[in-house]
Amino acid sequence: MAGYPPFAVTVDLVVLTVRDGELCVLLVRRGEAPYRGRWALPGGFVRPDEDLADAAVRELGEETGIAAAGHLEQLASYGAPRRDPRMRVVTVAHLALLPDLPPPVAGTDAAGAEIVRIADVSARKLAFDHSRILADGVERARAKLEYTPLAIAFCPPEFTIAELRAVYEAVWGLPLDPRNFHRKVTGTPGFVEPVGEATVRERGRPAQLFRRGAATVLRLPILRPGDQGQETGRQRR
Amino acid sequence: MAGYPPFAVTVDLVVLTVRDGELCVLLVRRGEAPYRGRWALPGGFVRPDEDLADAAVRELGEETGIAAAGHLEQLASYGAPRRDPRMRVVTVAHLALLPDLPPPVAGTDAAGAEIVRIADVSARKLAFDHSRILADGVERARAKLEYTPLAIAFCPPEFTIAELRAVYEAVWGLPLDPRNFHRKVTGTPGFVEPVGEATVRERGRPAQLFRRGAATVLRLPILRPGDQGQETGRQRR
DNA sequence: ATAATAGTGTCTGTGAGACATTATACC
DNA sequence: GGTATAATGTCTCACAGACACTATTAT
Repeated sequence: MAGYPPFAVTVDLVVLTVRDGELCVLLVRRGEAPYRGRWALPGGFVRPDEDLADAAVRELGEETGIAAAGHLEQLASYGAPRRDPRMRVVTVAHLALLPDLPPPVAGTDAAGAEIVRIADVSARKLAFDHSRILADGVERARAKLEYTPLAIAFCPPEFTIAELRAVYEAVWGLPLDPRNFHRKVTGTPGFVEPVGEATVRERGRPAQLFRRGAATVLRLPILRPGDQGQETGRQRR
Repeated sequence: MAGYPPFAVTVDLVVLTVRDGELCVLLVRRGEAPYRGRWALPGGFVRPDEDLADAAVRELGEETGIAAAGHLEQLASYGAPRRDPRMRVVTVAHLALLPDLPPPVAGTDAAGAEIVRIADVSARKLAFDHSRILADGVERARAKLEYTPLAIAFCPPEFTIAELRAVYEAVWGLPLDPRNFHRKVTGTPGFVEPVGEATVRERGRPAQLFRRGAATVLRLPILRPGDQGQETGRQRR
């Protein structure tokens, strides 16, 4: 056997949220070399006695002051030989979906933290291979909205159907029919549970409040209208 | 910053195939400590100048003599602090789907290699956390058959619809209606492409041969009949 | 002809997309 | 009443499931 080559292992976080109808990601400005001053995904080294998911939660808190609510899952690992100029680093990327956040606080290793619209990220060159990781995270989120109730992770504990629809529209960047959406969501068992209360709003009829249901997957997915696949010739009157 | 704790990084492989109508996995018998003599997933240490996917391909060849055809994708990473008694090891698990294989050859580090039916694996206690990794790989494969044409990875380059259906039935462990399946597969653009030739068989009408199409995802998934989700009350005449 | 496997056709209920109307609040 | 937002209803087509028949080979 070839022995045990030395590696460092990090976790990086794709933290997504919806703000003002736009899908956004949390970025930090690097305070140290390499890529000092560049924007990057939050993350850091895994500690010797720490599991990967625990490291992700810890780094999220340390670098941004966010207590992990919402959803956190492993995304993928990235370990190209020279992705970090210092040494051989394998990073285990995680995907976090959170309700709209208070402005993040720059942590120990970060010179700053900011929530940036996905559409605006391409203007910034992210450090390392973080552009690729971010793209993978966004695609994962978009895909998972189709067949899981994960969009609820972007919402506060109690939410309206219109708010949930706004999440889909923001993540997919597409308008959805409010009536069909309402029928689909309320008609899918386990997707949402009615709270019984209604919102108090400025204008218009108050909306019913819901909380998340017990389902973890959606039989009969919600399909993105203009999906990348071959068009099936469905009617478009 | 806390410095760079030393880790070892390995790749492990969940190699699935369909043999005699049963979903099977490739296991190796460990020839070295720890867990010497126990069955495990094939895998090994990532080399200093090697990307993760490259390591997976290399280990597959080294430990089993299999040249990677078919499909290979990253599954997930596992890094609990004491999952390997020797040292801190993070493993990046990969999922490989292959057509039925010639009997594997035990490689350098393995005392033996064997293709085992998934249903029979629970009788063997696998080394490390490999039972969990295997379960995750099987579930990934089962789920992906629904919304990708990945079942074709289990087939030789040219195959019949009945053979493809046998793959679904083996992986899901469920019978499928041959007529509805044929209609679905041939009616989904990009799923399969007709070769034009027909099989030469012992008995019965010869079957048309197909090869894989260009599609990578299936709009309108093939749903597992008795899925885990909430029943929708669909008619069952 | 018989057996065996391959492939096509029909019926029906459910679900999704397109679209209009009613309901409930505030001004 | 006017305005704004929430929620429900209707129609139609497509697709999936249940099911029966025809087609093509070998014996």
